[in-house]
Formats: sequence, C-alpha cells, structure tokens
Amino acid sequence: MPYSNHTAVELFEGISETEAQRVARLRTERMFRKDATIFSKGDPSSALFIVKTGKVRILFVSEKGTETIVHILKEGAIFGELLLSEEQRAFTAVAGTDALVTVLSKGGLVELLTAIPTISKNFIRLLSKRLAKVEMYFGDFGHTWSYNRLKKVLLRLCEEHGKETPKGTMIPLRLTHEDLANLIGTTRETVTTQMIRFRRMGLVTRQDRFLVVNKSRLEEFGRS
Amino acid sequence: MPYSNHTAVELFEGISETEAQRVARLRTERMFRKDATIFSKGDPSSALFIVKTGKVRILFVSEKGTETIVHILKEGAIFGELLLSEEQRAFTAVAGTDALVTVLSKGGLVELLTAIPTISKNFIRLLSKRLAKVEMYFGDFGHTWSYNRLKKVLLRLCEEHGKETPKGTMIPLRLTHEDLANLIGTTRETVTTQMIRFRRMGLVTRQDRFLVVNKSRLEEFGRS
DNA sequence: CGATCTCTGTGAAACCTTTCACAGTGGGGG
DNA sequence: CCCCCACTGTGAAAGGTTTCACAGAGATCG
Repeated sequence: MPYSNHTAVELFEGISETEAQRVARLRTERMFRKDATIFSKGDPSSALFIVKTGKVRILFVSEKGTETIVHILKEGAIFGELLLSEEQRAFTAVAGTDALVTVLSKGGLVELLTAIPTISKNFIRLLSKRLAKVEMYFGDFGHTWSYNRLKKVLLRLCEEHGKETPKGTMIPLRLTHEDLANLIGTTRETVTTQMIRFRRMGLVTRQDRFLVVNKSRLEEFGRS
Repeated sequence: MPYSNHTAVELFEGISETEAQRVARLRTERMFRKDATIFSKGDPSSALFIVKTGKVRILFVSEKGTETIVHILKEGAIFGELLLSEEQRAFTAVAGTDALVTVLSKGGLVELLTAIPTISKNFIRLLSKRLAKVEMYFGDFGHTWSYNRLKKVLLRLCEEHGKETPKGTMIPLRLTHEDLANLIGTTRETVTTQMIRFRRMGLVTRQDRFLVVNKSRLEEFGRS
C-alpha cells in the first residue's frame, strides 16, 4: 500500500510510487494512550516519529523538575527528528491524547536519506522551517509581561491548531491553566488571573471544554 | 586552493579534495566592519554565510522594536542557513566585530547538496544540532527570575566563547549590560543590578573590558 | 585635551509575579 | 449517584521588575 495522501507529510513529498513503497516497508505504527510516554529525556535516540492521529507534547524538564512545554504537535508533525545529531533524547515526548504514531528507525531513516535524494532535500527543508520557527518564538518571547506571552502563545496555538467557528477560533486542545503556564514559563495562578482578564475583555471565551479566541481583538490587545 | 583545515566547518567535513575544490570555486568572501548589517529581516534569502573571522550577532527585532539577541556566532559558525525554507530573512545579522565572512549563494548550496551527498548529510546533522540547542535554551529559559536567566546565558556564553584563564573563564566579547539584557529579555537596569550582585558574590569579575566567570561558583548559585 | 557620547550605577514609585493558603466547582470513576 | 480529585478562582504578603530620572565614569575623536 503506497503512502496515502492523507498522512503524506512534507518529508515524503514528491517521491515516486516505488520509493513510497520502500518507505512503507520501513515504517511501523504504534498506539499510545493519553499521557503515555513515547520517549524520555536520556533515552537512546533510535527512531523518528510522525504523528498520525492525536496530539503529542514535547516537554523539557529542567534540573529542578519544572516542565516547559516546547511544542504541541498534531497530525502530520514529525518529532524525535534530532536522532542524527544526538545520542540521547534531550526532550520528553508524551501523548497528549490517544495517539497513533508512525515509527521510522534510525537505520531506516539513514537508508532513505541515502537512497532517495528527494527525501534528503525534504528533510533539510523541514529542519530549516522548524529551526526558523523555534528561533522566532524564542526571539519574540522575552522582553514582556506574562500577559503578552500568553497572548502570543494563544495566537500561536490558533495558527497551529485553530479551527474557525462563527464565534472565533477554537483551540481543540484540552489545556489547563497549568499547561498554559508551562508553555509561557509562569505560574498557574498568574495564568488564571490573566485568563480571567482576557475573558472579561472578550478576547477569549469557552466552548465546551475548549478555548475560543477572538484573534483580531487579541492581536489588538496591548498595542497602546 | 583547497578548503583549508582552519575554516573547515562541519558542513564540509569528510569531503574529497576534488569536492573541496568545487566548493572553493562556489564560495566568495566578504568583509564587514563592526556594526555593519550583513542582512536584515525582510531581505530576500539568497545566500548562506560562514563566519571566517570575527563575531556575528543574529537578532530578532519585534514589531515594537525591541531587540533580542538570538545568537552570537564565532569563527566556523554557519548562518543564514534557513534559505531553503524561507523567502525572506526572518532575522537580522550584524557584524559584532570586524568580520570576514564566506558567502555561498543559494544556487551554489543547492548544487553542492545535490552533487555531494556528504555535504547533504553534514547539513542535516548541522541543522539537527542547531535545532536541539535552540529548543533546549528555549525550554530551559522560562520559569525563573532574571538572575537565573542571566546565570544561564553567562554559562552558555562560556561554553560557546569562553577561554580558560587562571582567574576563570573569560568571555572574549564586548558585551554591554544592554546586550545582556537583550539576550535574556529584560532591561538594562536589571542587568546592572544583578551583575553587581554577581560581582559582589565573586561569581564574575572583570579583566580589561571582558567578563571573567567563575563557572563552578556561578553554577552553584541559586541551588538552595 | 576637552567635548561628547556611550555605558554603568542608583533610587523611588508603580506595577507585576511569586508563593502560600484555601475555597469553590465540575467531571469522572467507583 | 455521590465522592473525590483535579482544576479554577481569590487574596495577602513578599519580593522582583519596569520605568523614569539623573549622576558619574570611561572611551573616543577631532
């Protein structure tokens, strides 16, 4: 069975049918239950993963145990992609929901990169994009109050996961205030306070258990 | 003239003499005076650069004009490497000292990547490493007071640029307090205050115009 | 060698965040 | 269905940061 269009991520864009079959032979699939650990900091880096369904969180755990959520990934996203440069995982990956994941062993990846130049090129583009994105977040992130960081994270989550609805952009993730705090590096209480403020100002609302963001008004917030 | 060992960066590791000659034909060199702009946010991404001598700063300028220093690069470092994924520069690169820079056009890079698999592989490893590093900084950076971020940046600068001396690790960069503030996302005054504290505690001293860090004591700082 | 410009040092007031403590709330599991 | 637990909401005190304002120290350049 060739690599179906549905999960065809950037990495395998533009390859031939034959090549796709080769890819298909090398990959396997694994299911993870919500909150299951996919890999932990310190594990040997032995495979690359692609999210097929569900959400996956990439965490960084500091020496003192504070957690920072570095990414929340959805279908199509690649992770554990640093295996060519690292011996051991520097991050932890956790299933944020039940998640189906495609696994490609290190050996398999190397084989594909060597045999199929298109994949090699795609991989470079993918890493470049990712790097640009992370550096941009990084650069855009200091210098401000928590509510500014909160604003930025919410807008970023809209970009990455948002679904447009009549009432605004819904973020289909079950995010607790603590999660948000771990995304922006502050405490749960601060997030609570600021979210209440955002809510009172009509920048965000709730729909079921999800956040709905009024993007344009949120973007406007803080421009004095 | 083959690519000399001295500037042989990761990207060209392990290539043959013939290949090196091909590389040499494609690259050129440019000199930039201190504070000269190498490229600006919004410029078309048309080339990749390698620092040959001197220091180069990669900046991110926010909408409101606040600057964040994302990297300070030294000899051997590659920058502007995102040209395969971006149309326009997302960052600004400025010569931090007089700097000699090797330039490789986008076309040249693509040619090399296609023709020389070793370079392609090296490029992937390089991007991976960079990505890992940035994500780690990012993950390790929130969640704390400015003095903790200052501590981390100083240690990181020691890693990247430090020269061991009898008195400690010297950071051979002319860093103003404002530079440090732009590295950790705070104000100049806060950096002044904290640096004075660090100095009083014997964690850092001055040597000529440079900082000298007592790494072990600085690392110990804040572990209560 | 001054004049000037940049960088560092300081302080006060306003503001924000953390920390600790505890009260409500709501959903999920037994 | 009810209890429990996780999550949200709130407040006070302590501490950190920003902002503004200004003084002094140091470098640089005619």
